[in-house]
Amino acid sequence: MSAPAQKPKSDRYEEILEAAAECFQKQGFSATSIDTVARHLGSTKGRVYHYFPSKMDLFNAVRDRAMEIAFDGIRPGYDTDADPIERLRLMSMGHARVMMLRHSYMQVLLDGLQMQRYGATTEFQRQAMARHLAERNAFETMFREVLTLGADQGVMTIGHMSITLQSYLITLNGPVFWYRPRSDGSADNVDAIAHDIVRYAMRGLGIDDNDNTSTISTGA
Amino acid sequence: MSAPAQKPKSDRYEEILEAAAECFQKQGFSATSIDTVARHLGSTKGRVYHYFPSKMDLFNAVRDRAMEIAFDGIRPGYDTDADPIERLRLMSMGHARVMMLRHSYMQVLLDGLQMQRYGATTEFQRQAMARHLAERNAFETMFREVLTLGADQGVMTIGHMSITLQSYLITLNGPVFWYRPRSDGSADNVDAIAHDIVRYAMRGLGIDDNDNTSTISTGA
DNA sequence: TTGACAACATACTCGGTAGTATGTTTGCGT
DNA sequence: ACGCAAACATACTACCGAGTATGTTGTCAA
Repeated sequence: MSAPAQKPKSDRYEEILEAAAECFQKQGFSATSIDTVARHLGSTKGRVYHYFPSKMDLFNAVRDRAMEIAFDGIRPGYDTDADPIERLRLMSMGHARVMMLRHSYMQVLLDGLQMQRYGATTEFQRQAMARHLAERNAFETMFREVLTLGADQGVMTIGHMSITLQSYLITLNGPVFWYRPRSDGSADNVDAIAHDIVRYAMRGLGIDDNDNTSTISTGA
Repeated sequence: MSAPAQKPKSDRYEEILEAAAECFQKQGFSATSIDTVARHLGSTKGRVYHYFPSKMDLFNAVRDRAMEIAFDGIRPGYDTDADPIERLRLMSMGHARVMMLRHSYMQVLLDGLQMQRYGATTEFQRQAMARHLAERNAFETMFREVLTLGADQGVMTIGHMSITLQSYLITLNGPVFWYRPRSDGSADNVDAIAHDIVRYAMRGLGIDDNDNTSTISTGA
């Protein structure tokens, strides 16, 4: 009999992951206790520890999931058969959208990068960190490729690649720091904001569309 | 008799502030213990608690100092009697430089903004947070003013002011996330990096100098 | 029916940490 | 010389939080 193997590990697993993402996002790693996550689930520690052997493993799982989400956001654009500018635009829009729509996961992702700070204690943890840095690098490389293509074709102005790439990415990541999800999950505004951000970011590369309008609705 | 009132509160105070900034930067607020700061000073908790009544007060002091440093970085440019573009360039260069040269304080500053997350527990703490947000707002307003001037004069292209401002500032703040201070405190490279960042950021506003060179020395 | 296991909840241990209470030294005014 | 207070260090308390050990309930197969 074929088990319902569609769910990655069962819905419970997903529930905990989601709750953990929100807690880590709101309070950071250190300030978040397993009890906090459990309370957020309306349960107790037992349930969390039944699925995750340690707090660090839980965090790593959230981080890994966040990385998947980030990749999923840019891959359609990356795989598009188009010129570098259009590919970059699609990738950037996808990323900016994800930054807002999956806000919790994305903030945890950025926190996780800074978490070299917490010092990789165990050997296993060092491996997890190394793997994560490799993924982060792969993510950046996808953008770097398209930027290099654009520079070679003379359609993008890039000074120092490393600095420009970092500046470009941090601009797309910007919403993580100031965007707060709407109570009504309206995606329209998200698209408008993403559009503005991508336009600004791409102008930094010397790419300028003539669409100077902004469709952001300033609520009340 | 006039006491040596030059030192803000005595050198000891400054030492602790500096050590705390480095610890908070490396490990974040929650993961940093008072004992950690004390060990970093080669002393014990007693010394820290002699100058700061609580961990939160210590953090607030670091945060306030960081805010001062940030203001000092942009004020010369802001006060310059020049056109908006030149003022913005000076402000931006000053800010980008500070982001690298005072790396610890600046990272704590950004962490502190996200610290609404930790929930303002006491009434006093809520006031400190409110005051800090007001200062942050004043800081942003200095940039907003110059951007508005530039837009009015038609020398800057700004879509949605709020989004553009946030994108512009986060670009300048970028180094906080990837810059690591050199062992030799060489400032030359810092200037070159800042120059590249500011060029990218200002291009996003439609301001383009024709200086397409990058003088960053890629070590080894 | 029963045994066995998954899916938790409950009750603990134990190390770390904020904050406090209490020494101890040093310098300085008188 | 003496008192005294600043500037710490030391010792302690109280609590919280990660991890563990054990109990409880439902389900399902034989």
